[in-house]
Amino acid sequence: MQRIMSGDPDALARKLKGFLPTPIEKALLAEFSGGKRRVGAREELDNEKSANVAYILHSGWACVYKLLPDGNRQIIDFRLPGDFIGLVGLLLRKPAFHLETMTDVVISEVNMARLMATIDKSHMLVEGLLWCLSRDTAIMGDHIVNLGRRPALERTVHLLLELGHRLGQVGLGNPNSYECPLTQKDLAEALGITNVHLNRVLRALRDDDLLTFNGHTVTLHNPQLLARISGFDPSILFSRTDER
Amino acid sequence: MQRIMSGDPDALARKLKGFLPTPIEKALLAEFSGGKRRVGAREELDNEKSANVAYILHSGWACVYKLLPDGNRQIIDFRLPGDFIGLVGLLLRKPAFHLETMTDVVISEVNMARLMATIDKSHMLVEGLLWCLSRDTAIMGDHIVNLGRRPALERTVHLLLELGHRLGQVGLGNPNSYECPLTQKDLAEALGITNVHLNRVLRALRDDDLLTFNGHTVTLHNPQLLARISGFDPSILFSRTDER
DNA sequence: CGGGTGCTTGAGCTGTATCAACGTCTGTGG
DNA sequence: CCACAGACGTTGATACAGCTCAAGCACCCG
Repeated sequence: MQRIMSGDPDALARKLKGFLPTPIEKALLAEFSGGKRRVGAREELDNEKSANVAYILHSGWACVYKLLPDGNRQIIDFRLPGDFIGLVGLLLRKPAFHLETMTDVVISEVNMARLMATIDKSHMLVEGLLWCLSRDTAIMGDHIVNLGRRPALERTVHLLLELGHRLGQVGLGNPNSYECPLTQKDLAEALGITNVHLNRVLRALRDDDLLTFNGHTVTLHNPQLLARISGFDPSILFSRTDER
Repeated sequence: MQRIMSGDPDALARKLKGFLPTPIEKALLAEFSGGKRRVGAREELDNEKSANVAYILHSGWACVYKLLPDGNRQIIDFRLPGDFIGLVGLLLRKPAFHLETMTDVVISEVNMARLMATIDKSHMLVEGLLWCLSRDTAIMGDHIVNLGRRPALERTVHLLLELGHRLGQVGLGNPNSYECPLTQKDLAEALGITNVHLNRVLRALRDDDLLTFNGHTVTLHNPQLLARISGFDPSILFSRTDER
């Protein structure tokens, strides 16, 4: 499976299809997504520049994180194909979070002028952009609930279900199995637990035949039960026009 | 101190002043904020409607939360005068979070048509709205770091510093002391700990002469030390045009 | 073949939860 | 004006989830 970094040829358009009623919007978005380039795995997306530029992630995985004085890091969100990266920093005009690729990726750049020029041309694209921002915020709300109120096992399951649904939405993987380039350390940094403890959690899940995470592939053996255990609700991930 | 619920007569305009270069924008925003009404303390902001309407909070406190199957709740963010409430639900067109007032409040309603009509008239207001959304997202990022990586004491301090700065920004309270209508239970629900444990944390802070929280007033006795302890950085709260 | 990176397991410790009781304040009705 | 109820805050005792430190294992790549 060397296709981890491949993605929908136009994942963002797919995600926003409800906001692209006419060929005009489609063309605007296509132009907006132009200028693609590759970046290698495990590279910082330039932090100095990030106050002036954001990215559209076309393929591959990235993450948004913060560093603590003691060197620990908290991953705030993983970014998947079709997601914006660093929009918050661009709109605040100061770097808000650190950004790093997890795999080789294909991205294109967005600056403020280009963003405003594009959304200026279409009401629907303004709404699409606002929808993207809001969805990211809703996802972060879920992460807050996850960290604040769920024990490690439920927390782990919840995040892995979320990632599966988000990937499915852009045509990568299916609900029960998907490619996942994360190490246990990465996952633990997102879950607010240690990699040692995550390892034990994963073993428990494997022993109970609920879920396996082998380093490249996540397989859900009993999605309904897992959803119930973790209280996962995919509805906020989808726009009202998505088929489900 | 009966003035907990009072606020800057126009907290939102104050927050967005960098985005209001001409009287035209000021007038648009003023019109946009019209139709104020009161709502009592500890009331749910109608959840059914929240897919179609958001609010501007003019005075008082509110909170955004999620409920878990076991009845526990996680408070995701407190909303202070000048903040939007429920924007995410409006833009996603489905209720994303529960909303509740903590005190008597004054709010005005915003619907999608009104929002789009207003931002249609001014580039700067689009940017202001995007800035508000991004700032809320940045705050939630801080909460994720707080919950994921900081022990209870640092976590508590961090949140109380954040609230102080946000209140100061709209003219309520000063950096070292502010009115706070929260119960220990409320705070604990935001911090992802139990009220019993929060109580012990608060006593430790009081015993060490760092901070007091008496149920109505938060007093920071050593703000610099507290900021260092908790790793608090206020910079993302402010727009580039704010005086600091 | 060797070294690195990530995974796995164990032993002991600690921060936070749970459960339970008691104290304190405030508003209300007799 | 007092008595009471209810909400909120405080404290103690005990349990356990998750952490730390440490060692060993397995795979991959040069």
